[in-house]
Order: sequence, then structure tokens, then C-alpha cells
Amino acid sequence: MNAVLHPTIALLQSSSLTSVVQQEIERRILQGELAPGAKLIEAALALALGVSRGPVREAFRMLEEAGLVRQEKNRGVFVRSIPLDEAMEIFDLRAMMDEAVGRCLAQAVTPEQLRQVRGMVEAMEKAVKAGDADSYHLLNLDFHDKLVAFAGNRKLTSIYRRLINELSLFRRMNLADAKLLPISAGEHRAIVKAIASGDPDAAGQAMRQHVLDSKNRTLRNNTPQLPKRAAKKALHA
Amino acid sequence: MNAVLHPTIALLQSSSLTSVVQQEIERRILQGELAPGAKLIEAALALALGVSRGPVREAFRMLEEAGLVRQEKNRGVFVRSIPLDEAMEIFDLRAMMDEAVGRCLAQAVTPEQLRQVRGMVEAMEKAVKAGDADSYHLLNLDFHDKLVAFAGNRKLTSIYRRLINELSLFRRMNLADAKLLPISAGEHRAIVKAIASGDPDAAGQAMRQHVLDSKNRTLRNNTPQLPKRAAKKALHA
DNA sequence: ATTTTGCCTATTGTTGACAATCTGCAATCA
DNA sequence: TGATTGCAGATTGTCAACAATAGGCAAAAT
Repeated sequence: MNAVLHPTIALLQSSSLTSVVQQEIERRILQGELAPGAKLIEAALALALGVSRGPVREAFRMLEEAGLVRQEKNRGVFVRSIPLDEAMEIFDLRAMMDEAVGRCLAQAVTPEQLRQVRGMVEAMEKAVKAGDADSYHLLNLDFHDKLVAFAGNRKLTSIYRRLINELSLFRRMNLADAKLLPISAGEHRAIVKAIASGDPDAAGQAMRQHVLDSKNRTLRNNTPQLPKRAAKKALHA
Repeated sequence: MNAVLHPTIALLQSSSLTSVVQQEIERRILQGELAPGAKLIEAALALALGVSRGPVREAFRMLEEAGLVRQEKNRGVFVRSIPLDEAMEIFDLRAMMDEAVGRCLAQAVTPEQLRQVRGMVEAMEKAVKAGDADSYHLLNLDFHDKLVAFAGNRKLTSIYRRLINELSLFRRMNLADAKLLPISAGEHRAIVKAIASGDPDAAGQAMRQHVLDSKNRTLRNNTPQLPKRAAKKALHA
């Protein structure tokens, strides 16, 4: 009875105005069109998208639950800006997850999957040589996403993606020094090598350390440099 | 300027109809009042709660994003029922998270925290002796929640709680044999001991194994017993 | 001059109404 | 008899109007 349904029909079945609005706002947030802290006005968005306020409000509630916006009653919704300490927490979670992914893949990766990630590593090294930080950034996201997806746990994949989305709201991270790209690329190559070797400990450790290095770089970039002589006392939180 | 605000005022500021509705529906789902698969009718819920359909729809979107309900366009929203394979995935995630929690706590637990979890372990052992499976179940949830919270990563805590919520929708799990309770209780004591000893490897391993044992018990309870002689071929997924 | 008070406007919170879609049942036809 | 078609009721999707709240500005008071 269940015939293969026409793609257009499948689209119409899944897409309500709310879901379209949600995806569009999410896109604008993730691409930086709507910066962290920006206020989202229901009526304005509804007008711009050609719908009424209802679907926009419902989309807001989805985005809120996904951690992309924050809502203050009677004041409006704002694009979330992730504070440093929350970003650090996310890095720790990523370290935990990526380590597990590495251990899993070392035991279960397929030749086809290996082929794919090797291709990505090469593309990233090309981007490094070309000094193309933007391409590198995108490839990097894709590389890690693929690895997680290959681990085969769909729940893990969706949680991981949500965390990556939230991390992208921590904008101060983007100004990664171009001179650090080769280091990152090298780590990627080492990760693939460890996975291919079939050693869970090595693969897990490679992935874990890669993320923690990234965390530390981010932390250093966002810790106000102590002035050379007037050393300020560090927070003893 | 920011005076300490009266609790009633703070409540009014945070609670919109939508959030109240969301919490009420979530409560009904988690307490089993609304069983997995049940259909949620907007108008009926709105009437029962004395609000209009708008807030109910917004609450639905939040619950959907939280994984508690599923929505089919033009057909309605239903309480999700978690399939076995997804439950298994969640157990794997819990194993990963709880291992990390154990490792963390072994190094950072405070005496006060230790006192608390020890109290819980004793309460659980009391429940076992009394044959009170319900109390045990609640204490068990609280025990693990506390451990995760003590690890101090708020993001991890919220993700963990979400996963526990989803697992509760896998109802077939509840019929845990009463005779298995002592085993579980013993594992809890071992966990606390490992944490108190300050050995990250031992604590992580104890927590990890505890979750994986629980996973396997659940799996066995839900794998159709192979008829004694007409052994069915196992799925070779 | 500074603070307070009282409007006014912009925006959000909530509702009820209307349109579109699905589901079940009965009438019709082969 | 069995399948198909066409209604009727119920339910969801969307919208526009109304109510309530927050924030800013100017007048008044100290």
C-alpha cells in the first residue's frame, strides 16, 4: 500500500509554515545574519516572511528549546550569546563524545568511510596551503560531523549537532590564528591514522586531545591578557 | 538597583501560559497519565487547562523539540514511544556520560556530596529489604541525577535529564524483576566506594558497567524469547 | 538640576474565528 | 459481496483582532 511517494508530496507533508520559519531563522542565526544578542521581533519577522505571528511564535519556542534563542517574558526573544564558561562546558562534552566516537570507529569503521574522511583531510590540507581559513572552517565542521555520524548512534549525532550549533554562537572563537591551522590539520591526519590502525585507545585519545587543544586555544584567546607589569589578580572562582 | 525580588513576582515574570501548559503536559507524560502513543488533542487540552489553543500549540513545539512528543502534520501530536533500538542508543550515551561523571567525581567530589549519596545508597538498600520497588525506582533516578549534577557541567546535566525523560517513555522497561534490585543496589554501593577511593578509572568503570548492565537487562526483557525448539533466526541488522 | 510621575507607543500575550485537511461511514456501483 | 465514491464531523493550520505589559519621553515636583 505504501507506494514510494513523490518528493514534492513528501515535502508538503512535512513542511508547515512553522517548520519553514524555524529553519529560516535558524539559518540566519547560524550564518551570522542575526548576531548573538540581536532582538527578534515577531511582527517584523512575520512580515518579512509573509506569514502571521502564530507560526513565528511557535518557531521561537522550538529555537528556544534548541538553545539558539532566549526568551524574556513580555520583553522579547533574543539570539543567545554563549558565555565563555558555557563554551568551556561544551568543549568538555565534545571531548567526551569525540573520544567515544574515536574508540567506536577504530573498531567499526568501513573502508568506504575511511576513504571519505581521508578525502576531507586532504581537502583541509589543501585549504591550509591556500591560506583559505573559511573553507578550512567548513571542512572542519563537516569532518567532525561525519565522524560522529559514522559512529552510528543517531541520538549522539543529534545532540552533537546541537552542541556545535550552540558553539557557533560563541563568536569570539572564530578569530583563530591562521598560523594554527597546520597544527589542527596535522591532528586530523593523526586522528584518521589512529582510527585506521584499529586501536581504540589511540583513536579515542587523539580525538579527545584534539578537542581539548581546541578548547585551550579558545580559552587563551578569550582570557584578557594580563598587562605586562600590572598583573591583575586572576579570578579565584 | 536589583533588589531581591519577592518570590511571587519572580514567578509571574517567568511563567507564561505556554510554560505552565508545557510543564503540565510534561508532568502528565512523565507520570504515565498520558501513555506513549496517546493522541493529544489541542482543543481538548486547551479546554481542560482553561486556556486557548495558542499556548497549547506552542507547548507542543517545545515538547517536540525535547523529544517527548511527535508531530504529524494535519494529523496531530502523539506521545512518543521510544523503540527498542533508540533505547539502546540512549543507554550507550548514558554509559559514556556516567563514566565521565565517575571519573570526574573521583577527583573532585566533596565530603558533603559523598555524605548525600551515601545516604541515598542506604535508603535504596532499605527499599530493597522492604521490597518497595517503586521507592527504589525513584531513589535510583535521584541518585544518578545527583551524581551527574555533582560533576558540575550544567550542559551535561540538562542533556542527561532529557535522555532520562525519553527513556521513561520506553515503558516496557519498568517491569524490572524485583529479584534484580539487590544487584543494582550493590552496584550503587560499589560506585560510591570507587568514587570515594579517588580512583578515576575504577569509578568510571563502575558507573559505565552499571549502565551497560542495565542496558543488557532491558534488552533481554524485550527480546522475544526464542521458542524452546523453533529457534527463530536473529536479526542480522 | 535631579527625581518623580504620568502618558504614549511599540511589542508581546492571548484569544476566537475561519480555512484546510483528515477520518469514518454510508450510499453507490461493478 | 466487495470496492469506490462522496459526504459529514472532527481536528489541525493559519490568521487577525484585542488585551496587557514594558520602555521612553516630557511635564511636574522637589
